[in-house]
Amino acid sequence: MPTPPISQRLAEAAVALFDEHGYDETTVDDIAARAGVSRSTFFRYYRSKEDAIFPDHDTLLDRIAARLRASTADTAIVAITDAVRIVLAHYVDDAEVSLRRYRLVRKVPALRDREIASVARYQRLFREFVGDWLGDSPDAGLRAELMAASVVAAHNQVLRGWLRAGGTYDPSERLDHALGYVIATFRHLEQPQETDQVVVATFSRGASPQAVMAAIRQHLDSRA
Amino acid sequence: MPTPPISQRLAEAAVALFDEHGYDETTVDDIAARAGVSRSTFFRYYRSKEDAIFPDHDTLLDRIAARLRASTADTAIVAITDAVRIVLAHYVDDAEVSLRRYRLVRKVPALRDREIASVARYQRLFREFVGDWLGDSPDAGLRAELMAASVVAAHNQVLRGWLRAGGTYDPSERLDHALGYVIATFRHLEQPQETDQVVVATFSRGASPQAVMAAIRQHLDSRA
DNA sequence: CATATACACGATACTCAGTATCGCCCCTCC
DNA sequence: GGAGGGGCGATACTGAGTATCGTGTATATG
Repeated sequence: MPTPPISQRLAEAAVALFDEHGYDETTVDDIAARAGVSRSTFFRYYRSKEDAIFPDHDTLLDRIAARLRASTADTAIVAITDAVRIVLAHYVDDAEVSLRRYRLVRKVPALRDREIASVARYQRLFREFVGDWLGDSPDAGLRAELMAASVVAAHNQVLRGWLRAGGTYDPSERLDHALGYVIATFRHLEQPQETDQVVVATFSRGASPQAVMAAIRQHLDSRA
Repeated sequence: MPTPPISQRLAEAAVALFDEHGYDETTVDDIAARAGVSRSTFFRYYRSKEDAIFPDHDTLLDRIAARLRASTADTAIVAITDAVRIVLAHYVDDAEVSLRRYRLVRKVPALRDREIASVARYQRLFREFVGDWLGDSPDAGLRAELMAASVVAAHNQVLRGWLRAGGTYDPSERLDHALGYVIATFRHLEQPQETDQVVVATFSRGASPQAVMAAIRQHLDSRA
């Protein structure tokens, strides 16, 4: 008989019990019992009770870091966009889990704080990457901080909207729109890109931000 | 004999013990004993062990909210600037306490998360205010999120720099500079475009004006 | 086949944060 | 002087998280 791995059984038991009886009312003993293991085993798989709900931030952070590290300053915008897309896709791919967790996190302050702390880790990652990218240009530290905060805020705004709507649509376009907004916001303050190419692009007044950004991105990609 | 109030004695005892023996190694009993009160009394004044280090976020949040609420949409930028100044001044005025707390928070993950969660409350406050201010204009939610995140990020960047430097200078100018950066960034985006077209062009840094003009003329010709 | 070894799990005991409750003492007001 | 209320101490309890030991099981090695 194919028994799922213990870590998964524990996570499912935790979510189920939190849903049924609430977070504070559920003890680690309850979770372990429901998963058919001992309390000791729970703490072997999860460092804390909260961890049973957030099992994947570490791996996701690793993936983001890898994507950013694989990029150079030239392709920074593409790398950031990709990285944020990876994060959002991670939520969307597991919509059911994301929604259940969202409902839970909204209710329990301890989990809310934990979620916020996790978000800060992403922001820090982006900040360090953008900081390296900007080098020692004037205000590099400030700009890195602002860009990282904006990118993360844009992602969170799109994600929260999607979660509040019950995960009923594909948020990709909204994410691209939001990221385009962020990039456009900072672009006018940045130095011109170093390039061997000359690109002149004109758009009609009614051109959507997506269209503009797509053209820019295509240009940046083509340089690699 | 003028004995300081119990809450203050507790806070001082907590900071002193955290400094001397570390956060995890200090129990609430130790803090209470050093302050000359019982453990019960400690929890009467502070909801948790962490609270003894962050005694003032609630009152500060109230002051910020009051300042923002006293403003209309017309004076929103001034209100936000003032509010952020109030927060920074609160740290600067108690430089010694701020610095000790900063050193402590950097070392203890639990305190770090708590600090981050507190920052999120400020960001939420700004977001709600900016959201009301923007009304139901297009992308109001996204823009409110981005502006709030940027304002808070700017403040934190300035504050962290000041703390890392040991609180040895007046960070007011740096804050104004950072806020000016944020405001300029968003003002640029808020202004409606007056031209019929949006032009996006990148050139190599050393491109001569002739080369630029030639490229543009070539593009324009090719459209005809 | 027998024994050694490594590992995963259970069991137990402990510390300490946080909660609840009771009783006492002192202060104030009637 | 008596009654009530609030601040404080004392006690007991729950539950998270840690440390440690024993035990069974599987794999390797003789």
